[in-house]
Amino acid sequence: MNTIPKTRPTVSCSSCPIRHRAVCARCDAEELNVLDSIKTYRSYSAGENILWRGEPVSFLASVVSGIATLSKTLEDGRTQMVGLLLPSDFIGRPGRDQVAFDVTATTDVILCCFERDPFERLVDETPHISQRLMELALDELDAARDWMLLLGRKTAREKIATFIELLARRSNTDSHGRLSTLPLPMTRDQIANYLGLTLETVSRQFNALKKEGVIDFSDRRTMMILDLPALQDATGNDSDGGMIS
Amino acid sequence: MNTIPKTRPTVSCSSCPIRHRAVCARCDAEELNVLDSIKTYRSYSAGENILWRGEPVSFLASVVSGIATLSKTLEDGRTQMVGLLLPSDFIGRPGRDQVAFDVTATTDVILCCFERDPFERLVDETPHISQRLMELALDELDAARDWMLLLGRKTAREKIATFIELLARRSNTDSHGRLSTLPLPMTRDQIANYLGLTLETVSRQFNALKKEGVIDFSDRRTMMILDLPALQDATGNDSDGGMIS
DNA sequence: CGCGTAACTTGATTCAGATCAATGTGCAGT
DNA sequence: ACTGCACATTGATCTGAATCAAGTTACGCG
Repeated sequence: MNTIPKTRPTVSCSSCPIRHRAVCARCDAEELNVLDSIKTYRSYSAGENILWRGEPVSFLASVVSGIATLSKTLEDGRTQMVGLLLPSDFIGRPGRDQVAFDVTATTDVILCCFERDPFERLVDETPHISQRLMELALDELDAARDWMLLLGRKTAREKIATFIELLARRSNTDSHGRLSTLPLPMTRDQIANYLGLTLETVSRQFNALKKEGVIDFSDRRTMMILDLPALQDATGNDSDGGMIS
Repeated sequence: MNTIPKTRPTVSCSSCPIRHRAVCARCDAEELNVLDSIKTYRSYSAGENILWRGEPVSFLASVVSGIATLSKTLEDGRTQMVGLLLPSDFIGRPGRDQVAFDVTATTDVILCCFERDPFERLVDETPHISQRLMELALDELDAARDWMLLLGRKTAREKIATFIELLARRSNTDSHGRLSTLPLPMTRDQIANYLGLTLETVSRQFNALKKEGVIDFSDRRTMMILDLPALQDATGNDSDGGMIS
């Protein structure tokens, strides 16, 4: 559990899978050289903790692969996830050396870590990097606000449907032949913590949607969407993202 | 309701009440001159809508005085507030001319509005302004995440206690002699939308705390905190923000 | 000054989801 | 192949907050 994360050989920025979406999206060759010189890869295995709330951290990082979660916990153990980190998402912020939540690897995760001091210097000197950082932060803020609507006002069924639809949109991003297979990256318990539910309710709602023929499971961690319109209907979201007729 | 907001004479930046906290916090005299030349004050009265979701907006703005809310609504009318704007908070973001939520004046509000194009030019040329914008965005993100924990996991009582404590911290910021009076800036219904509750539950929880002697009302919109420790206890938050013993 | 309406309180009842409690399933390790 | 454990399902019951339904308060306005 509390093993020291493995450092592993880095891949050159120029052939990095998240090259075009991460904080470095608009860097030129020279800037990539600087990044190459201050970065380290670290890998964490599923379930491992990446950062503890309040602990000082000496690096900032991009997620290269895998999924991590941000979560907050009340004294008595109730926990709520407050963010999901997917490849290209960023951890940490300039000028603050602590995080206000726990960061945990949900699947195996590889991070591209930058030492704080040289990275902050680079940010200060490079407007488009700080712009990109700003865009990433504002996207997270939008996501957080959508999540607040879900947590505060949606029913269990709507929460589950929204979650499945979100996964579908984010995984096989491209060329989806509708019925494609969708791996669930988390346990029922983690999904419950994400949605502000209990694991039993998550299980029941999954099975209700299955009985209705909206989704099906080939395995407890792998589902198929059989009826996408019905699923979207169940999310409680606007029928179609604001088309003007 | 849908009156055109009144334009009103601006105050010079150098004597502005939010001068030291808003986006312009670190501007020098010359930069303030630029801002003075592109800004307009607009005022909105309590209850009035400032921006509609999806509507294109030609300005960005700082709240000078008053309180505004950001809210999202499901088709069937369930609504959830996703942010509270207090003096010095910022509305809008560079590079995006729509907002993803409704913005409403809760009390009378005065905004300091900047035309989009010249403002964005100024941001591009002035690193410390974009830094400040980033800080403001990240503070909002922190607040949004605290709110997610509240919405997803706290009980009605904890929500109400947290809300009162938040108000207390943000109003008489300075020199509070504990028993000071605390004006509620919103109706029960608006508080309910903020906390993911119904207005009846808000009313009941207020009265429960009153019966217990934790708070008292001199008027339905003005309360006193009689027992701050008990109130903090009821929030469900860490006893004391992470003191290391 | 009373009238009307919006804001609020209070009570009775319902219900979605939590909680408590078995039971089932499937993979990791020996 | 068997054991153990973490994960998941399913059922019974409970409960906190929503909903439904009257009242009450109080402020703006003719």
